[in-house]
Amino acid sequence: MNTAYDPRAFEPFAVTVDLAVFTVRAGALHVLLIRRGQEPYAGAWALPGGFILPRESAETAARRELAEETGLSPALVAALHLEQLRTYSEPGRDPRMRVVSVAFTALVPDMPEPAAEGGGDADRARWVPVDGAAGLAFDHAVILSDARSRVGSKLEYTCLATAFCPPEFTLGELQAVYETVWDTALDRPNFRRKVLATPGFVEAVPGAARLTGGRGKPAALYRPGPATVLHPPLLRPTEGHPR
Amino acid sequence: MNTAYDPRAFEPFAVTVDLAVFTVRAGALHVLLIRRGQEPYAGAWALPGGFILPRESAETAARRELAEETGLSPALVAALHLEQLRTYSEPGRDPRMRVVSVAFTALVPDMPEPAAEGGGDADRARWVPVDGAAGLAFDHAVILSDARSRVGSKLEYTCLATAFCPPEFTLGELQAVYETVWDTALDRPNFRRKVLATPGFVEAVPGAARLTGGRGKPAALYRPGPATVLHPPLLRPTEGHPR
DNA sequence: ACAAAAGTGTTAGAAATACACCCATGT
DNA sequence: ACATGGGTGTATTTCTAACACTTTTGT
Repeated sequence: MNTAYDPRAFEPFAVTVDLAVFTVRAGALHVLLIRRGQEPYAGAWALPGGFILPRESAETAARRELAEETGLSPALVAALHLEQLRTYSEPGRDPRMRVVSVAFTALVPDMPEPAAEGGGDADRARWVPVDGAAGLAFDHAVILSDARSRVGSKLEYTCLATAFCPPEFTLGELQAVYETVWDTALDRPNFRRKVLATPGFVEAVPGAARLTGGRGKPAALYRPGPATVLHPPLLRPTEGHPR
Repeated sequence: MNTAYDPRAFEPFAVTVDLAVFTVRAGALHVLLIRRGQEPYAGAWALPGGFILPRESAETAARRELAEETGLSPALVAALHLEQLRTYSEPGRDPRMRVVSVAFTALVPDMPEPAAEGGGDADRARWVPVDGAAGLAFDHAVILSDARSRVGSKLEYTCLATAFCPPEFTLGELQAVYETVWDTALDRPNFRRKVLATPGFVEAVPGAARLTGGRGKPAALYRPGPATVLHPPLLRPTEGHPR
């Protein structure tokens, strides 16, 4: 950034955002995909995204695109957990021109409707199980794969799992998030102790309880606490890591 | 990325890379800075970086800029640990025009000469202790601070510390890396056990030993091993994290 | 002999793990 | 009654933390 330059001397770069929006539904990790309406990759599934406008930051653009393409309420979009993943800049990743894309990961609780109607391109948006997502446009399969593994490791050492849960949730639901994302079973008593022993991870909602699945004992409700990091971390059981 | 567009309909974005290159020298974490020769921020210190060329990826650009601005040998630059940090895209971060910058973090062993001569802008490059780096150009203070904390946490759960060491190093040198970056003292026997107990973190160089600082018993030499993640992690002592 | 740095051993406490068991609710 | 899921207790093993001690070099 210290060399003399004339903006016009450089071929223009288009700068976009792409979003990997995850949710946990029905025991499987789902990602929000949009069916492309035009070439290239017309008819293929792609991550939602779009151009960064001249006066907005990448994060602002990401939230705007997400609201436009899903019809989610602005309040909800403003509140959800959004985090930069990384930037994809390989020449040729878009056949039309040079496109540099800042990718984001977002985590949302399970919505009543997959992609609400509303304006914009919402009608082409769908929740798709990540394991069933194949043949994505551009390099979106790579982005999705990077995002997925990042989410997996973030659950280990941050309190992010609550972002997948509704405002008030049971410890069973929280554990289901971990088990779904990691695809492992966890010991319930130990999970519970670990979570409760981490100050600020969750806060009990006094007195409240909820029937879960109609069956069984009603479960106590919790809210996300103020903590953001999990210390010590909650390591997934021997997942490939040789001990 | 699914809306119809004409490349020319969008104000051009300049896309650059910025590098936070760290090394450990004389018990302090240092960062490579360049003194700017022109406005804006003429005379101020800045992170090395520059424009991404039309046919290169951000990572390729980062390595090229690093070689150009420091005069480091291409082989060394090709081998060093380089990793995307994040992308900075706030409008107004460069007063001249819209500049989106992909920031990288690089770790290098302590060089004999700070910034070797060679061609390019190397004469304006200097190693500066990170704690003494103030008044950086643009938003580089933010980038540097983000990079610094990322390096700190990466030492906890990856084998990255060896990237600060020469090809063969003693466990004392490795421990000094941790102590310098974290700014804490570590118990030597426990550190040593932890490192040796992690398979693939370091490999003993058979028979080799080196006098360290002229005094004391010669230390055994080690090479970086094949492992990349540290499992279980090597947590820094209660660094702000309430237990 | 002494200082300095590497390297080994030991022990008390904390944490993770693997269970067995009890509680409240719907069918 | 019993299946289902929430919640508690406890013993075992493993890891961490702290520190005492030995070894090998230079001065």
